[in-house]
Amino acid sequence: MNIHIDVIVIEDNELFRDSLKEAINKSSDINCKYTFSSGEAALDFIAKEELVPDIILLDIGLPGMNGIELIPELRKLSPTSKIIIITVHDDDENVFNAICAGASGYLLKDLSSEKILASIIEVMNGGAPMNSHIAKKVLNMFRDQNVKSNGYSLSEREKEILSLLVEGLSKKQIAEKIFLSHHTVDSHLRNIYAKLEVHSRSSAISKAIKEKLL
Amino acid sequence: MNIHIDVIVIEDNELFRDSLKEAINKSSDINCKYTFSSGEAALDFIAKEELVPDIILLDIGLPGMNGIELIPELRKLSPTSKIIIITVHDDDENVFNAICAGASGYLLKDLSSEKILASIIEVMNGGAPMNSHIAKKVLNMFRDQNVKSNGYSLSEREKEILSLLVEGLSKKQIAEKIFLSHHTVDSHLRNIYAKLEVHSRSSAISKAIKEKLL
DNA sequence: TGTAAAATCACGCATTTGCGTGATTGAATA
DNA sequence: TATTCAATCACGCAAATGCGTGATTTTACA
Repeated sequence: MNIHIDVIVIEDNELFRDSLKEAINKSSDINCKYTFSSGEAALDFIAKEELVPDIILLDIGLPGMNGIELIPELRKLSPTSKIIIITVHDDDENVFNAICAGASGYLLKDLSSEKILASIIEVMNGGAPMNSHIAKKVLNMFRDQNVKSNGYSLSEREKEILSLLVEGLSKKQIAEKIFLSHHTVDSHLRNIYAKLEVHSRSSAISKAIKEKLL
Repeated sequence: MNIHIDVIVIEDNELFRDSLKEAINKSSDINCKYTFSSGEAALDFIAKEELVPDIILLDIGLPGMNGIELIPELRKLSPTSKIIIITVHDDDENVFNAICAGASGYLLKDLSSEKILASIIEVMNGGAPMNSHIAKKVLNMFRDQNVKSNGYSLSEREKEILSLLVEGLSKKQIAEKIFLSHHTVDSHLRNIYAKLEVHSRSSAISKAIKEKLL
C-alpha cells in the first residue's frame, strides 16, 4: 500500500524548521513540502492555495499571532487537518488552551526526529501523542476538575433538596415534589445554607455546581 | 548511582502476571518481589507487611473488587505509591474513573515489556505515560468539559450582570456595584432570562455555570 | 440617514425568600 | 440510658424577586 501523509511546519526558528522538514522528508510515507515562519504567512498560503495538509506541526512562540491563537484559524480553513504542537512551553495555561482549541498532540522540542515521525503516524491513526510530563499535567488538570467535594457533610435529604434547588424549583415546588410541607423545605434550606456558609439561594447553587457537591 | 524501584503487580491472569514479573526483574534497577491475583489479597498483604511499593501495576478486570475501586484503597494504605493501569479496558468510563481516582499512567496490555519498563521510569520521573489512543480520549473529554457555549448571544453588559448573579449578589447589590438603577438591573435580568429561556434566577445561574456561558 | 438593538430608567403587585424563633419525633451513638 | 442529630412542621415579617407595561437615550450598521 501507498500511504502518503502531507505535513506542513509553522515554526519561526529557521534551523529547527529546516531540520524538521528534512527529517520528515527522509521518510517515504510522510512528506513536507511547505514550511512557514509565521502564522499569518501560513494562513495566507493555505487560504490562497486551498491547501489541506494532513498534519500541521505548530510552534507556540511565534512572531505576531501565537500558535494557540492560530489553532482556531487553521481549523476554520482546514478542519480535517490534525494539529500537533511542538514547543518549549509546557506551562498549564498553554497546554490547557492548546487542548481546548483542539490540538491532537503536544510534544516538546527535545524530541528526536524518529519520535516526531512516530507521533505523526500515531495522530494519523487516531491517537494523541503527548510528552509524558504534559500528559501528567493534563491528568492533574482533568482530575482537579472532577473531584467531588464532600467536606460539607450534607445529609442525603439535604443533597436531594439542593439538587432540586439547582434544577430551579421554588420552595413550594420542591415541597410538592417530595411531599413535604414548605416549612420543612425552608428548614432544610437554612441548614444547607449554614453548612455551605452562604446566605442566598444563588450562592448555594453556585457553590453546589462549582464544587460538585451532588 | 544505585536506583532501586520496587514494583508490585495486581493481575488475575497468571500468565500475564508472571510474564510482567519476569520482565521487570530482568532490569537491574527495577524489582518486583510481590504479585497478587486479587485486590483483596494485595490490600491484606500491604496492610499487614506495611509494604510501600514505588509503583503498582494494576489491572482493571479483577475478580471481586475491580481495579478502579481498588485505587482509593491502595492510596489510603500507601499514598506515595504511583499506580499504573495496565488493562484491555479502554472505554471512556474506565479511563475517566481511573484518572479521577488518581492513576499516574494508563497502558494497554498489548505493550512490549521494554515499553512497560520505560513507562515505569517515566512515572518515577514525574511523567504520566499513556497509550496514545487513551490520551486522545482524555484530550477529548477534557476539551468537551471546557467548551464555552456562546449560543445565547448575550451582550457584554448581560454577561457582566450574569456573572454577578453567579457570585450571589442581589439586584440592589449589582446596581450599586456597577452604578446603575436597580430598575435597569431588573431590566437586564429579564432580557437574560428570556435569552436563556428560564424563568428564575436559580435556573439562570445553573445554566450559566453548567454551560460555561461566562 | 434611518432603523434596530442595546442600555438605561420607572411603577405596581403578587409571590418568593431569608431569617428569627420556636416544637416534635425517631434513629443513631456513646 | 442519655444525648445528639436529622427530619419534620409552624408563624410572621422585611426584603427580594418576577413580571406586566411602559419610556428615553446611545450605539451600531445597512
